[in-house]
Amino acid sequence: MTAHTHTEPWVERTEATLAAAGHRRGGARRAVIELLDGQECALTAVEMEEALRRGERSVSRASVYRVLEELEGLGLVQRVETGQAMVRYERAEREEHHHHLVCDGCGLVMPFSDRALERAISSLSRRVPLTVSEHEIVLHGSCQDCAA
Amino acid sequence: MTAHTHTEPWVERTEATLAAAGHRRGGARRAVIELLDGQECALTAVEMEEALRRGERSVSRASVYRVLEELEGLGLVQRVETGQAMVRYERAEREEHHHHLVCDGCGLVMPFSDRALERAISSLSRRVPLTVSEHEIVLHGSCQDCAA
DNA sequence: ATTGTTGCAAAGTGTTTGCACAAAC
DNA sequence: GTTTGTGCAAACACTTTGCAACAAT
Repeated sequence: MTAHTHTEPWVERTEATLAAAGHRRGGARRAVIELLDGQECALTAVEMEEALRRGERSVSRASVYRVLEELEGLGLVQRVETGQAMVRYERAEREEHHHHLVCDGCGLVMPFSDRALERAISSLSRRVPLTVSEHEIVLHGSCQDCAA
Repeated sequence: MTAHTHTEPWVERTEATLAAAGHRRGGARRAVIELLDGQECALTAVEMEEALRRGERSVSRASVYRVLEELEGLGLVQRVETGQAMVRYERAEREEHHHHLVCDGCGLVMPFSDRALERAISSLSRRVPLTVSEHEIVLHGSCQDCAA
């Protein structure tokens, strides 16, 4: 049921981390976790609620937000700011780190990754007056369809 | 009255662009423009309203938002997403391009710039399925005081 | 039985909008 | 005098929270 192809058991890491943090296993959280696991890129809370309602297990929006907040706090989910109205969320992977392209015309969000960019970031991170824990990069522009 | 040291007449470019777009000259917009011109880094709309109220010319929050929206649409102001509650805005410069460090502990926002990073970005921008017009980079972590 | 989890509805909060009046041209 | 700009208050939209019911341990 997991649509992505990478081999890391993110769901298992997530379940284990939650258990270690003393959480029980609820259906709503489980549904959100499985949905996130099947996504290739970031979703908004509203998109998740809709996808879940269309799917097997409806989850209230409040629960979606609560689960996301919890998972973000545990470092299992990553917040993505695309400059659009709503915040997006996606699995936090250790390998397979990616960033985002945003089409300002139609709102399309796509992942990308680039090793040279990561090297520049990590070199830079050492020279900056901040202990860097994360970084986020968003490229804005027009996708091929919008071609503005 | 402009606190920053660069030599580009951003205020003049802004006034000219607004005039060319058929705008009249209002006091509220003028005050916001001058405030932005004096800032080294991005502010939120609320911070701007407060600064203006303490200053010579109070401006309603609605006008702050309206002016920012207008200026952003004309490419004179740039939106900065720091992952904090509120969006920030700052002058859009052509040279002196910078990005942001955000302390997740205390909320401090600092500018930084790095030529190697910019090179990586522009090289990357050519190889991506998007006509890139802008990019935004935010490094998160702990500042020296928060030292988490 | 205890305690974490969930849904619903209500409350919050940053942002936008409607409208009347003031200001610029 | 006409049209744009502005302030105020109300409306909005996304997110969070209180609370009672529910489910996992």
